[in-house]
Amino acid sequence: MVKKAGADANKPSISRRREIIMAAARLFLKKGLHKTTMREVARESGIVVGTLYHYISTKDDIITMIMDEELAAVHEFIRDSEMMLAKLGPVKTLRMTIDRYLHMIDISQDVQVFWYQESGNMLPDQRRRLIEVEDKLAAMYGKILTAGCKSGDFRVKDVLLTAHDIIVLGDMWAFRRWFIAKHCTLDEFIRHQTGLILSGISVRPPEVAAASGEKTAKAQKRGGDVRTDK
Amino acid sequence: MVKKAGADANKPSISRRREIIMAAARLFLKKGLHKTTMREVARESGIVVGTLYHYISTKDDIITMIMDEELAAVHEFIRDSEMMLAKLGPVKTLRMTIDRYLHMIDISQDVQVFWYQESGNMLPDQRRRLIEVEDKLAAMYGKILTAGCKSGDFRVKDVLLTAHDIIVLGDMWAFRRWFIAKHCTLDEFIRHQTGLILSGISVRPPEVAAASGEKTAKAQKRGGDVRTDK
Amino acid sequence: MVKKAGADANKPSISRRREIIMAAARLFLKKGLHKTTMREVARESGIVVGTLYHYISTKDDIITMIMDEELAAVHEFIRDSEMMLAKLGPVKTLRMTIDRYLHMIDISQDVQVFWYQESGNMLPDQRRRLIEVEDKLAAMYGKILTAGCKSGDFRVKDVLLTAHDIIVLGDMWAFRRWFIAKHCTLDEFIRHQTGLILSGISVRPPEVAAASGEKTAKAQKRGGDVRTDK
Amino acid sequence: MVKKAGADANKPSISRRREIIMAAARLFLKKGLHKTTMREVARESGIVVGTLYHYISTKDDIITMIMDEELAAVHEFIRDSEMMLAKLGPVKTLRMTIDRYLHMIDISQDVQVFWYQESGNMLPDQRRRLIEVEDKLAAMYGKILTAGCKSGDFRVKDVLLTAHDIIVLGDMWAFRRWFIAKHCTLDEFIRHQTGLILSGISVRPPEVAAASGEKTAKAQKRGGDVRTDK
DNA sequence: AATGAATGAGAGTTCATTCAT
DNA sequence: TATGAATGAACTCTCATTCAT
Repeated sequence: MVKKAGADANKPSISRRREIIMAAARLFLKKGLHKTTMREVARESGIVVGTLYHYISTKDDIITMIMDEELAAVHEFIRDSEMMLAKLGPVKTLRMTIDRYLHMIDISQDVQVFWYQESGNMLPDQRRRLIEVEDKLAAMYGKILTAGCKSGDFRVKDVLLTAHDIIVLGDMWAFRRWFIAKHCTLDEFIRHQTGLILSGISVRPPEVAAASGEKTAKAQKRGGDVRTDK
Repeated sequence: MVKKAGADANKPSISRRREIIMAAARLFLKKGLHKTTMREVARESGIVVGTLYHYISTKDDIITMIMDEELAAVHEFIRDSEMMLAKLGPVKTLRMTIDRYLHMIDISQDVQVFWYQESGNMLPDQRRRLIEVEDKLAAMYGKILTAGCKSGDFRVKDVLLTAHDIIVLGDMWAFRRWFIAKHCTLDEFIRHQTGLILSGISVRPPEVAAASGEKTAKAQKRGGDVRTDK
Repeated sequence: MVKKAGADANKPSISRRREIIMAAARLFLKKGLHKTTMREVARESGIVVGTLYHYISTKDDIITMIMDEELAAVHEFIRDSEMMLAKLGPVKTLRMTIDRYLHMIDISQDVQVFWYQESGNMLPDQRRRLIEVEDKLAAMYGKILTAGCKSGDFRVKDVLLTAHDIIVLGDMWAFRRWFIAKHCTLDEFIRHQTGLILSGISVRPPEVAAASGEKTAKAQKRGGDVRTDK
Repeated sequence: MVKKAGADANKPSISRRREIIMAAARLFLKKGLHKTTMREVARESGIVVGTLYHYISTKDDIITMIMDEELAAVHEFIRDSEMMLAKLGPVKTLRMTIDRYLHMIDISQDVQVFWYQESGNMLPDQRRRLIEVEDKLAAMYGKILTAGCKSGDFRVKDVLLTAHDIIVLGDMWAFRRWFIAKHCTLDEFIRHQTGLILSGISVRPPEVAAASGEKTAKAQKRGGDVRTDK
């Protein structure tokens, strides 16, 4: 009777639930929250509406469940970065955190956009949770920045605001993908944004270029070499 | 309820239309697109639903009309900045454009958020126009940056991406206002973001500015060195 | 535009509303509350479901409205009886009140049964109102009985309980009509119940027969003359 | 949950059935017929819905089964009373039957109310059976009354209607318990109602009894006169 | 006998839009 | 132009019942 293994036998098969969440997320992202009907969610899940309600209890419930998954991932992300900070120091940690953050966003692009777009249609509770996690994320970036200031690597006047800047410059990858996706690769994007951020906070900027894979700093010294989008 | 007798009494339908658009915009922003009913729009406009449809033809139509107003404003904004660029040069123009952009956003905060949140619920056509104007805005910032590169003031590798960065770092004032509004004033925000951007693109980096809000542009003319973008 | 005359123009045409209430009442009584669908109510009202909701706001709302009508009638009934008591004295008033009560029930038989049967499915508020009016009704009968005791006409130990007895012996006409309707006429029923009640409370019983239209008290003196139902 | 091992272990399905009926009855009474779901019935029975349907075939089926139990009890009650009539005569039998009836109702108050309230939601067949048993009950009371008339103890014009009066005055204990329960005890209620009934049918009226709860039947043997029924 | 996932018709309610007056 | 009643498709969610295991 045990479907997988472990302690998840009380609520009807977890895996089915996951399928529904994924299907719903897919539709929500493609069509928007309220233009997606529960019948569509059911069909996309390969079941009928009656069955659907065996696994979830409300449309809003689905959102909460999608959120649960996401927030768990973000929390883990935060935890990892804080551990990293203790081991590698602020400069390296900031670089790596930005890199990891962008890859995380890249993986769940749609979900990110979903939060941005549908937060207005969510229950107060859900909205609060969303803001909460953003606050924590910013706080984590803030810790890195503060550590960097103490170590003399960074000079940041407004730590929290800068933290939000970093987040937003990352989220762009998701919510401006209509432009960015056509414009550059993820790695190029990461390098560019990291450069912008570090140039804004670094006390000694040289290692910026060196660390970010820049081939020849020289070639770029000429102002003419401006990349124009195709 | 008062009909605003006067000015454009010859074309009352035009002013009526505006009233409706304004009322609708107010509601859309407060309650979201699909949670606002046409009856509510009518009531907020001081008319009944039947009359409402004499002035507009569809709910989507209203959105288009709201958009028309907005886009016109942005287009004017773009035109102004381009004229400014010709007169004042890239550095001054960039600073002023960022400042004006932020004030514009501050005035129409809700509208900005509205576009971000409801773009997913709009007609393809509407979405396309939205993207179009963003592209133009970015192109305008791109012109300033390119001009700055030519003049030797800026060093930017990816002009367009940087342009989008500037826009997004401005839009933050609207879509992260749950954090920023509690955190700093508009002027502080402008100074901070301008500093971040300039430190990322300036050939002679206003190091101090990025970190301290740059009191005097003069003092920064000396910042030791080398800013490598990215 | 005024449909009837008077002060009822704010809410959509009152008369239409009444039609819906009546149609709904008819169906509720025939099929039960929850077996009657709103679509049926609409059809019975000669409109479609969308239109139905112009006039009412909830299924429960209909019940409340049916109740409003009924309770208003009962309250008026109570008021009238109390005025009567002041003018005609307890004995005559009791007789006439019972008579009037039974005629009232006869007119709204179905509604009476409806209250008995569906009170369990009502909102707490509605149930409370129902009990409230029953309490008032009982209090009114209680006043008559008390007055009769003071005047020496009645001898009643438990006034309130007797009041409820009177009410229930009247309501029977509605909720046992599957038997009574086949068994006797309303007038016969009234005479019988009035007799039962008066015999239980009267100090001097003689006028009972005299007043209730009994042809010959004599004829009944023989125990053999028992009416057996067909 | 415990299967009650023992007694009828050979026909466990019978006992299971009973458990289900009892559980269903409990829920139907507490929440109403249509607000009780089969899932709830299953849970209350300690089984799952699939298993439930091994023992019963329909929701309506359960009602029928509850009814079977009830009606059997009433039939036994009727039989007992008829035997009593043969032995003790009409006056004593009537008193005792009323007393026993009230105690029976007191025990199964909820069930009584259930029949009153949900009869409208039952299948025609079920409703017919309900009426049938009421008819039999009335017939039984009728026999007592008729016997009393023959013996010269009672004088009743309309036997059947009076029988129904007696039943209804008893049922009150259940369906008006929102008032009566707060008002008096069961014994007080029985005494009061018995008094009312007897005063309405006795040839030598227990006048005192009706008003005072009749301490001694003896003292009343003299009450002056003439009770005319009706 | 036991399970509980699956079913799908149908419930109440909403709302953009139309149209007769 | 102004009105607001009328429309009906579509929505979310429920539940008695079935059926494969």
